[in-house]
Amino acid sequence: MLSERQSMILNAIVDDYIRSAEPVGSRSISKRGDVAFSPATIRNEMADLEELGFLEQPHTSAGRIPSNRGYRYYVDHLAPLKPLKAEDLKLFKQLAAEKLSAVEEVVQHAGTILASMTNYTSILLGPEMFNTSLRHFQLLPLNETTAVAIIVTSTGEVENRTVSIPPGLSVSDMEQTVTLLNAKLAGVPMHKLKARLYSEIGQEIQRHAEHYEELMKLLDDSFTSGKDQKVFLSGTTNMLIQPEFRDIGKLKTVLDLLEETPTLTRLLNSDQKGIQVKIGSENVHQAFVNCSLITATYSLDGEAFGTIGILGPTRMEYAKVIGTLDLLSRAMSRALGGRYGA
Amino acid sequence: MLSERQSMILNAIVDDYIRSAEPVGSRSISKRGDVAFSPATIRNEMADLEELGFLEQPHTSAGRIPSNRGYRYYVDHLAPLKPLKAEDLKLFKQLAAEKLSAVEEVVQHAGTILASMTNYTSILLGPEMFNTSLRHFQLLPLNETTAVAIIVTSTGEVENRTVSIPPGLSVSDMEQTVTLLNAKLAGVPMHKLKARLYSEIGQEIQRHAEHYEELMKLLDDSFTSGKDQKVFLSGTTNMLIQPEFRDIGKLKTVLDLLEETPTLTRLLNSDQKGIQVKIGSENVHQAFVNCSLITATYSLDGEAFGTIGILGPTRMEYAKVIGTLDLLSRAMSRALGGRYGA
DNA sequence: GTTTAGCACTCATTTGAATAGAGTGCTAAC
DNA sequence: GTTAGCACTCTATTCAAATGAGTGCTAAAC
Repeated sequence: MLSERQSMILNAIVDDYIRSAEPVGSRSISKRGDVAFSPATIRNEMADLEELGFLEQPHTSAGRIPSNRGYRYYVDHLAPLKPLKAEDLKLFKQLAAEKLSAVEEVVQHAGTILASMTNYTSILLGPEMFNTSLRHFQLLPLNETTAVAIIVTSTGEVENRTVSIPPGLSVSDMEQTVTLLNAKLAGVPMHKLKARLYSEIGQEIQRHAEHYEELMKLLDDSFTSGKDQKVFLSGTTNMLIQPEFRDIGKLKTVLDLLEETPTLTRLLNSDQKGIQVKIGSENVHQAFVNCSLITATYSLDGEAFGTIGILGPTRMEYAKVIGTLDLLSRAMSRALGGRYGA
Repeated sequence: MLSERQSMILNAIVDDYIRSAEPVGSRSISKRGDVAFSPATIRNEMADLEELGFLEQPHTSAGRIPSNRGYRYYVDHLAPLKPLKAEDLKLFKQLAAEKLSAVEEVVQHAGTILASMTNYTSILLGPEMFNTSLRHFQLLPLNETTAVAIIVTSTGEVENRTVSIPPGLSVSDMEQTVTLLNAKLAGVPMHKLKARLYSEIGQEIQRHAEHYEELMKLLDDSFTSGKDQKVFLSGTTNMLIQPEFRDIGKLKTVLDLLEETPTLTRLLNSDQKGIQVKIGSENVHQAFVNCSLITATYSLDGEAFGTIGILGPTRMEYAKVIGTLDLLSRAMSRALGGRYGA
């Protein structure tokens, strides 16, 4: 689609612009050395590239900046995968070695590393429990009217919620029911719990216990996952130092969105595994028009999946970020996967 | 200490400056109506107030702005406690009525309300478990080497951490131990758990079980509270709209600090109950010299205590914020205290 | 003695014009 | 096909002048 020379020039412009955040002129490219043509020639090519939609010109007498399309071409065809620095690799190894017991700590830590290595904002989603299964269920009465329902998953995650006990329900009924549930539901995938509850357990309970309806209501409540996927942010203030967000208005739009965890969850979740790059207006959300979002997925014992992402200005160090995310997502899967001997 | 008239003038200046963020001149005060003197008279008093350290002058030909000391006097002697707007009161009632089951949800929600009502940044600390007691303890093996330790407190909070099982420890030993612990430790305050473990339970375990040391290590791990007090932030972007943080550098210092949860916990925690106001340099942390931090405490069933706070520029609507925090902290104590009938 | 009008003075901010400089597009020559 | 040269465009910088808000002081009025 683009000639060899056009590619080279586009590459040079994107590279320069990512470094400097200033429109790139024909002269400075000519001087770089890797494109050995005179400014005039380069100017001609630049005019063509602009016509094709890969470049933009802020005003007549300024250099060119890449358009979204230009970045896209750069990412798809040009961006050289930079090998990471040795010190960065060491951080990854540490992460894998640390054997942090709690999953949340691993994710949190990974987010911090990511933000400090890239100088952008990292957004991480805790593991999606969809694929995990039930390990243990328990109801612990606190007083006459309330109890804590505790659910432990096959990956060792613990979820709890407070439920109210229907008046008149006997303790023994409750205990019996819990025993029954553990016998019947252990190993059942989390997303099938409710269905099983109604299809199999229902009748059984009805035979043994009084207060059938109230009890079912209680159990239904218990199995209603209250928590959304947890969101971890790090390096949000890195946005401040980006010249494109000198404008407080734009900055606020983005930072405001970062406070909306449900929206973030939605934006980061995708069924696709692996690395994904969303450039500028490719992002569905209006607030991200000046941003690029790069995401990768990690897995937890091969069952639960989570997402790690980097948000930065469209003028982002794609090569570096993509490389980092790729390695880190693998490192995380390794750190989280090896937790249970097998 | 200050004459009637000086107080009036100081009050007027602080009021005006809080509204406008611009140095206040003698003329504009004279025109306000509540201080019926000519600009010249007011100028004389202002010069005195400056000499006393209550006012500052950015430069010779500008009006005056309050110094930290000026704000302090305003807060201690002048700030009129504004009654809240009816619509705000309604929000509080809603919070109390909602009966959100999880404590975290209540705290989170309160933070959101606080930030949106005040247009500042809210910082909330989840309940400090210091005063709660153990309700239930459980060890749930995940495989041969790891187990989940689950601790439920008297207020219904659930904590869990992953621990490793010492090789060779029999399942029955473990079960026996857990039963013993529940019998002996139920109702013991959380902060005394470890002491009791060593003083009372130790020998008992030594009699019954093998692997004494490993087992004690496991239990010690289980009782080591991993989580810090949880921090909830809301409205951090409200900092952006404050003119004093037009300077990105200052802004970044503050926002960076807001990402450091351990520091925040330290800054907000104090043994004192009730409302506290820290103005400008009264804050220990360097990053907060241009800020004021107002905090209040809430309680959870009278046992656990947490903190809610508002961070804003020193030029802050003290009256409104103090009033709001006072009411909200009560509303939270009510919402969280009434959870268990009795 | 207290208050106030009047006035000279200070200093940050605004305004506008001139200038500099970076970069382009086009034409003609190589 | 490539490049040197040049006129042209447009932003950013600089600098001086004007503006205006506000003060401090003095002397008069109350």
